Amino acid sequence: MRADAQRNRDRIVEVARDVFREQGYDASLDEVAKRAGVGAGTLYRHFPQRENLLDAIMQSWVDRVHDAADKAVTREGTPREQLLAWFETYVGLISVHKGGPAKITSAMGHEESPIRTKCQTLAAANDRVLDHLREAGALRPDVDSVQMCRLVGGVATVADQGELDAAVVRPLLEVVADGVLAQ
Amino acid sequence: MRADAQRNRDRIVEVARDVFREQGYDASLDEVAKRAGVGAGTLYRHFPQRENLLDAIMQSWVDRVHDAADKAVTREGTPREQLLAWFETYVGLISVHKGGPAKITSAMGHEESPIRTKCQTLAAANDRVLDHLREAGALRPDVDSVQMCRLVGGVATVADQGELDAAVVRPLLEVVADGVLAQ
DNA sequence: ACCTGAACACCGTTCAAGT
DNA sequence: ACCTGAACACCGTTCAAGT
Repeated sequence: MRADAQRNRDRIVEVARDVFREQGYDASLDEVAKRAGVGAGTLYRHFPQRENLLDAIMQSWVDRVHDAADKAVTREGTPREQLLAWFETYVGLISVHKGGPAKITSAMGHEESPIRTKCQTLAAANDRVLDHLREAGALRPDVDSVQMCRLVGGVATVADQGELDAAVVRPLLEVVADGVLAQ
Repeated sequence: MRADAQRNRDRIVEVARDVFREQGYDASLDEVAKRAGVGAGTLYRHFPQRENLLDAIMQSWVDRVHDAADKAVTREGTPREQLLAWFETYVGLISVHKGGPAKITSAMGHEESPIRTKCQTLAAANDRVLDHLREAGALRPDVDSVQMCRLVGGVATVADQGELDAAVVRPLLEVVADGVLAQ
């Protein structure tokens, strides 16, 4: 890739991150192009679909996802407390901008999605936490990470779109946690 | 209301129901106006916001919601089976058109929403089922109907946007059910 | 090889003119 | 009192012309 093209690409991603955080995932791409100082065509050349841009934005925090799963696993407390702490972390991870939870969660398990690798990273992180709890015998044997992502992602989506605050979201996550813990 | 105005309103609602079912909640309102044979201004006069139109569309099935809750309560089977059957009914009720689950669920508990009365109807139906199970001692004491609507609505939203089929949705509803049943 | 930005399409929303 | 539909704004997307 030519140097100027690379520089343009980087600026678009950087700016898009800010714009999406300010205005949500449905923000105008024209605005992104303008702020990045490039023509609309340049944005479309690099990112033919909006989801390609989302994928690029998510690139930077992929490492944090692994770290977060590590922390959740080494945390003090009962399995229930560990699981709940992880759920809240997960909700935070996918709720960086408005509209994010819905887009990410609905792409879960879809092989054709431009953000599939990011979804796989999220599922892998969930798997890591679930495996840890499974070893401790605290978990139902029949739950998998994609289900987990859909359940917690569903709660995150509702929280995002209904603008619920953490105190209201917490009991919803508790229900999900109790549903997947060994009874 | 003048007779021709009433007739126009009725036609708009009738047409919108079809268009939303075909194309989802984000369908063009211009299309609705055209099919209804009215000018765009007429549509906006009757329904200043898109949600006002959704409210009008939902009017017709409010009775069905009560009936569905009645049926769920008198159904044969264990509390878990009753609850699951109700969840599936509920998901079906709010998933009449694409984009519906998200809109309805995120309006839950919002006093200012144009569809608040419909949300209250849904919450009341949920309450009916929950009360029945509570009497049987099958339910955790601390769950309420709005939480229920948000949890099951979250699953319905993910299913709607991720185009999941019933076989994939079922285990998600089971987790929610197990989370709210007495353990 | 890449970029620009005008051009087109589509849709939401308003409002002056009409009945 | 209500309706029409042209007009405007905004945004996504493409592509001919330029470097």
